[in-house]
Amino acid sequence: MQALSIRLSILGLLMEEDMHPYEIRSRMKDRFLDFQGRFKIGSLYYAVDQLAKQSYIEAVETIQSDTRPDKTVYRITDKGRAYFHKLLLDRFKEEDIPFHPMYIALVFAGKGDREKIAAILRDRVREAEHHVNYCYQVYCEHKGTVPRSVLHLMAGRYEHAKTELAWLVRLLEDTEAGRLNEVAFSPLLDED
Amino acid sequence: MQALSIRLSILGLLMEEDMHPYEIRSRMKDRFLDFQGRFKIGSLYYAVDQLAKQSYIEAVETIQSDTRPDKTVYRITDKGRAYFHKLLLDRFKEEDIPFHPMYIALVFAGKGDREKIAAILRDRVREAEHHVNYCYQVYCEHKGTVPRSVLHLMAGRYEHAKTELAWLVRLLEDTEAGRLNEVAFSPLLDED
DNA sequence: AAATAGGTATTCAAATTTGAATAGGTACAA
DNA sequence: TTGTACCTATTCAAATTTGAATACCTATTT
Repeated sequence: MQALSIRLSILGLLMEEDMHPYEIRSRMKDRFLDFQGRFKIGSLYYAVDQLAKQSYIEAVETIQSDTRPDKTVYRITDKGRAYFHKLLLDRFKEEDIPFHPMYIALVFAGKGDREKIAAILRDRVREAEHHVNYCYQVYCEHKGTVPRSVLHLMAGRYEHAKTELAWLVRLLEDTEAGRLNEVAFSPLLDED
Repeated sequence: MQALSIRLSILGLLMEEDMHPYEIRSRMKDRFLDFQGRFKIGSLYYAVDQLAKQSYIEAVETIQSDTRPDKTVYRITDKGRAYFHKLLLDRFKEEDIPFHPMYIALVFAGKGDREKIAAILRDRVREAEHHVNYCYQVYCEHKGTVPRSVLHLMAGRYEHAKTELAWLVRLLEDTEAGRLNEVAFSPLLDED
């Protein structure tokens, strides 16, 4: 359930202050809880409704306005606080199974047009380079101002971005050399 | 849409041979299209129905048996073959946005119990070590027998597993040392 | 011989996610 | 001042995913 991550985010933010869903959303952006718009706003409203139905949070106030939609402010309950602690440990337990969207494509790469694939990969390498720089910059900008746990998050993103870039570069080389369909082995990893 | 990856897998396999959904599923397992059961079988049947409705594939035969459920065998159409090529390039274009389930937890780590988190992380480090070994083994077992594009896939999994392990080890060290909530900076990356 | 686990094959209700629609506000440039 | 782009705030139908149910077969263990 991706839902559990949204739930944890909502409860974590409501532990700090009562809020309405739209504000939760904007706090999520500030607090590195919503990388690249991973959560759609609709899912957030859905998750808030579910949490309220199950009494992990409760509506405390409805702010009315003639010019804007009503806002419903929520507060976390004691039951919600206990649930937060359970979800927090659950997230630490959950295995990360990274699954690159390209892995599926690679299985069928032999059926595709070698030149078109190479052209796309050149763009991807360029993007990956930018992404590495971006992650490093985020890390640098925040060191000394965020808790170390959050810095680990940023360092992790940077390291993974570097790994991704190195992988893409090797893949592009082989694609350009027309080696993607060869079965005969020649070293690909340093370890060989 | 995660759906596009299932669709590409189904079409790719049907390009090679006519099949019924259950067999597509088992071929997916052999062909590295279904890492750690990422796709649930229900999603596969749904995707097959959709592809059929949109004439990318068509039912060619229903095999009846008194002892087992009927099997519907599907075949890819010309429209489906064109769609396959589009999806293939789309997969190469799609950005990989790895999002570790733990990233959310790290943001709220300060609210959790340091000892419980450390205990979980020790398990995660052990699992990650096994995962690195496993990925390396899969790579070694297949080099020389699978197309190089598939070997890249395996090499990528191995490299990311190593990155993950190194990250977890550093995170565990800081957790055990009680440094997770410190804001003052001390080097975390080699680059510093 | 009976129990247990696992493979074959599909279906369906319920939970969740997405994508677009709604509707006014504000800020800036042309 | 008119366009345009983005911010505030929520809702909802439609698409997708999940999880469990069904039902029978085969192989292995007790």
